[in-house]
Amino acid sequence: MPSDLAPETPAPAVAASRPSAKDVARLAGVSTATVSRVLNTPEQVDVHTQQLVREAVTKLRYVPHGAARALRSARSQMIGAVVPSFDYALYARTTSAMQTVLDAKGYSVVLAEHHYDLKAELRTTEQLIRHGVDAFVFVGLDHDPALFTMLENYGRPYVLTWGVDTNGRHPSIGFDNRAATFALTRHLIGMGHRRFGLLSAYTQGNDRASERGAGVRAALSQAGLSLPEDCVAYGAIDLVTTTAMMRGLLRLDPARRPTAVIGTNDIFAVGAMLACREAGVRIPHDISVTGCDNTDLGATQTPSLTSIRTPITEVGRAAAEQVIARLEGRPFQRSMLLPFDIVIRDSVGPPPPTA
Amino acid sequence: MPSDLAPETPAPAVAASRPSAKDVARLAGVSTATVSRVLNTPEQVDVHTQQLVREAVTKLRYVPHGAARALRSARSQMIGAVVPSFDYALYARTTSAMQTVLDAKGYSVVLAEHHYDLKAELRTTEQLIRHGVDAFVFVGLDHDPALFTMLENYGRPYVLTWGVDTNGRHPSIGFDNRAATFALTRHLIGMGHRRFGLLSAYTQGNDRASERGAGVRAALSQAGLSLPEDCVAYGAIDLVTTTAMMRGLLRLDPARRPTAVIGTNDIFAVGAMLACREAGVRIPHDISVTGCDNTDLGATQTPSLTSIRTPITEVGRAAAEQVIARLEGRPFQRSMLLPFDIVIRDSVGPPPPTA
DNA sequence: CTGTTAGCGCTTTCAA
DNA sequence: TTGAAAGCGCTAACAG
Repeated sequence: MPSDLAPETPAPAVAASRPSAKDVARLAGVSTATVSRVLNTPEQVDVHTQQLVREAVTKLRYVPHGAARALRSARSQMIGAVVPSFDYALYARTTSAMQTVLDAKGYSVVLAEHHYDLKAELRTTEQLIRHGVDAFVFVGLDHDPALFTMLENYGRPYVLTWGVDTNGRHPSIGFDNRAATFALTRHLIGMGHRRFGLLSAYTQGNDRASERGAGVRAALSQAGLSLPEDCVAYGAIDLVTTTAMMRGLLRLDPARRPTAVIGTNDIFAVGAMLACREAGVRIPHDISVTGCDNTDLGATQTPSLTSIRTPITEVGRAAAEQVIARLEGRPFQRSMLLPFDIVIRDSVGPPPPTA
Repeated sequence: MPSDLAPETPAPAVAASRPSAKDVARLAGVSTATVSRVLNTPEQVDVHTQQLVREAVTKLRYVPHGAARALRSARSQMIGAVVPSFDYALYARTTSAMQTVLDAKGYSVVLAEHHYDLKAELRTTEQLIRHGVDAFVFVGLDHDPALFTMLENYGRPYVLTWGVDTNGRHPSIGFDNRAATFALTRHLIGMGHRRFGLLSAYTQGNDRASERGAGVRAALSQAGLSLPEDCVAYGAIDLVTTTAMMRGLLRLDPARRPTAVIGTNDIFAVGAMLACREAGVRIPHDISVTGCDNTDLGATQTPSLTSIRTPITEVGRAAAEQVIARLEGRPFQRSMLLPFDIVIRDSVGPPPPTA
């Protein structure tokens, strides 16, 4: 039922003339330089003059022109947050936390998605730099090398998040993705599992996925277990795909089929649960399933999903604080490793006795 | 295990001098005006000159200075998308669709959350206007009246989404929230339900919630049914709250307790499911539950949640297209009403025979 | 088709 | 403590 309203020619779109610093200066009986000082470095201005200017500002509802300020002072008060995707609220919670901190300090957050495409990330970031964004927060450690060159060329500070750059080349705030899945895999091994499956995001340009996969492999090889190639599947992060990936694993010969399936995040794990549900495979009786990032999506499944609580809001807060410190020329902690917790729920149990 | 890395004093943060139009002009042997024309109105420039300029642009990796351009031309190529929240991927999917369209046309999307606070929305929007954002997309029809005054004062085009402004005062692209829950409620009545519960978002400043509630009430009163006040609960949109709300309904005298509970979105419905699960109340045998917006969260529950597929990505796409058309002075369709579908799944059934 | 010129609104020397 | 004046990088009006 699309509307039958007729198309409409555009309104004149004339920007009403907004008050300028000149208007404020005239009303307050001072120069525009003083108006600027009152707003930016009030300590340099006589209190009485300040009063006058502030009254004029309020009366005229004056708001400084951001572009003019950015042009002149080379600082826009805008922070870019460039994330893979807002689907499934994985990264959204990090940016939400960032925004809260930055808003309070008078910065605006410019959000952009790149849909797991590092070339798109590069292009988007260039766009944002051109628009005058002062500093950046990125997700993950894997990026196009040209990204860092560009940031350096334009003198834009940045922080990587959701991981910690162990060789210290880049400022980073995150957690140990490999240790997280390592610990979880050890838990499953401890329960008696010997045959594992791994459902992973594409690892190309996604260090969270590759590190998480590496954690699983490390724990298995430490226990003398192998991860057969046909028990591993890679795919996009959406439930349709992840469910199809698990269907593939379920087609394996029952004698070889994994008794425990690990997803590199909750979306893979929930996809696995859906595939099991439709195939009549019982969780955790027949197969145990685990995820990562502890989303509501996983926690509310039946059975509830065992996962890893990664400190994704803490990461956002800390990243925002680092960026502010750097822009304001204060000391800052370049790297931060935050802790995770394993959240054991009902989707894991011992392997079936027949296995 | 916070890192023990020592704090660090900031890097000099000197912005490397980027190439300007002057540099390009010199290299190409033309004036800066011609450089500008090649980039903005190439049809006014000789093809050979264009070639020269483009080569210089590429060689110097020249990117126009956004703030300078914005200052001079009063257009920044930035579109503001102001949404209530990115939690639960409700609005994120709309903005994601917008971004895809706008990116392709060379616009950047500036995203902001207001957490269901219309005063915060007003402040955020003012910030964005000050930063030179050209046009806006908002969610919902309810806003602070000062918002519209401000947009008009500054000559900023805008579109409202997720609803259609029936009196036509504002451009809007959305769907009929009231009709959606009306249809769903009729379906439940048709199955024999007579006692209903409603779990709603706060209706203050949230027309989606109030319209959806109104749709439920309209269908009930048309059928001669009432909705007792103690069968209605209002709360914030998060699972902890929505689960607690449902616990309240479950404490009612069984003879009065609703046999069907309608959530104004899937988060309320899933909260209801969680409360039922912990209380041993069977869905749909003892109570039927429905949601709205057809999220993965609801669709993957056990039993799967009956919901309403609202065209939230289509809305994003259409909003982006309207905004582009307006900024580029082309005709546009001011309002658009898009269709919804009811998605019947396993969370609804006839009321229990005892009721 | 192209160059010259003026100036968007602000901040920041420099002088007073 | 304040004002005058310059100019950030770009685009648009006007000439040629």
